[in-house]
Amino acid sequence: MTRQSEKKKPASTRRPRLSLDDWTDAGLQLLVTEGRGAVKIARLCNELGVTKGSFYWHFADIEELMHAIAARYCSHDNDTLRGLTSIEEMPVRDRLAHMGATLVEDRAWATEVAIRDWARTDPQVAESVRALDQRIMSVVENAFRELGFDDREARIRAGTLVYAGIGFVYGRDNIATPTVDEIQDLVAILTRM
Amino acid sequence: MTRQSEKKKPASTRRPRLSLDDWTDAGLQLLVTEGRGAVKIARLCNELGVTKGSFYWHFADIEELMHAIAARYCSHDNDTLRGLTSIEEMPVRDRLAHMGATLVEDRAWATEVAIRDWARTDPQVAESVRALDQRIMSVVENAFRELGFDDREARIRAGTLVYAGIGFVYGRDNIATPTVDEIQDLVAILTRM
DNA sequence: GCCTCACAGTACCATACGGTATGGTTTGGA
DNA sequence: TCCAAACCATACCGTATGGTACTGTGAGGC
Repeated sequence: MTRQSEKKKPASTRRPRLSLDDWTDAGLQLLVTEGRGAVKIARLCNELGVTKGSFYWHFADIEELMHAIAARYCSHDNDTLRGLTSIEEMPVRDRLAHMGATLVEDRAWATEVAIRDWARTDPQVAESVRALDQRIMSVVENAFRELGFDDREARIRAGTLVYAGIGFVYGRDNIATPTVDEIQDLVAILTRM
Repeated sequence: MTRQSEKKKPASTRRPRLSLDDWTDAGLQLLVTEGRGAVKIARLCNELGVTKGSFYWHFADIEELMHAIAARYCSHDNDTLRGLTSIEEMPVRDRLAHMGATLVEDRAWATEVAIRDWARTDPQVAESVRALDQRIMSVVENAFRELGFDDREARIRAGTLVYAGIGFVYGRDNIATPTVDEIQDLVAILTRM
């Protein structure tokens, strides 16, 4: 979240002049709060206080905006992705618990949900999401293998956790959110041989 | 699925005359295959081989169609709901395995996904989905309690399964689908005290 | 045989949206 | 100081979409 960072004139007149990132941010936010169907050029112009002349200066068309949004999701500004590589460097026994804690504590999962349902109608986005899921799966699966489980056992246990993670992102508004304690107990259950 | 049921003239001329259900079915199908954004009146008319005159005879506006679709999802034509009550009558030890098997074997989850992302932008639909999730959760939780787990343990284990179920519905295209065998092993792991 | 009503067709309107063309303004640098 | 590029406003177009009004049409009851 590097919103409106380096500005040449920090506090001058009323025209901040938009950058490509400003548009991408605004688009992503709309996508998150109101779904893919709400991402309209006119709407964004309103929100940003400019007109279409500005939009078409930065983007060739709407597709390009959507690509920019998708690109940001895939880039390593993406917290999920960044957290993942840092987790791989932790000792095995801490990894799962840490992932679970991150999952429950972070409240920014609305973005994840928005991107994922956008993926339903956009093959490219779908591919990105799939890559992420597989990445997560392999991290968790490796953890179980390092803990001494054979391939099949690792797959079962890892699949459970990963699917539960995905399910949590979607369903946390519908059923109770587990506490960090409860998650640790769950990890204990699944790592017991 | 009671598609084009009782008809006065089973096989006569080329004008079947549409019923309200025909429209609802077609709308639901579009919603499932191409998302909420694809449910347009003109599109439906094309698919059904009629014109808007027909649509506006059956529905006051587009909202009414969407309500009809939502209503159908909530009704007990809904397979998920129907299966749930029948599961509660099974012996405890079979319930979880049976639910898991249903989850993996049934390939009609596209409907579920479509409705769920529609729910993101429609409060009424969201409420229906939440009710369903809570219903499922309580069934699973009860099973664990009947198996002798205390409240906390039951909640942890049930939450895992339910969240994993939801996650599977969304993510089964991204990571490997578990086999029925593997699910039974998982249930064994989680029901072991 | 005629009337009615359920159902559908045709024509039309207003709006919203993506997109283009063009001209105006601001900013940094030679 | 002046230019050129970056940035934005205004006006306009074509199409898609929801919606309305009015006109058929065919089957069943009287």
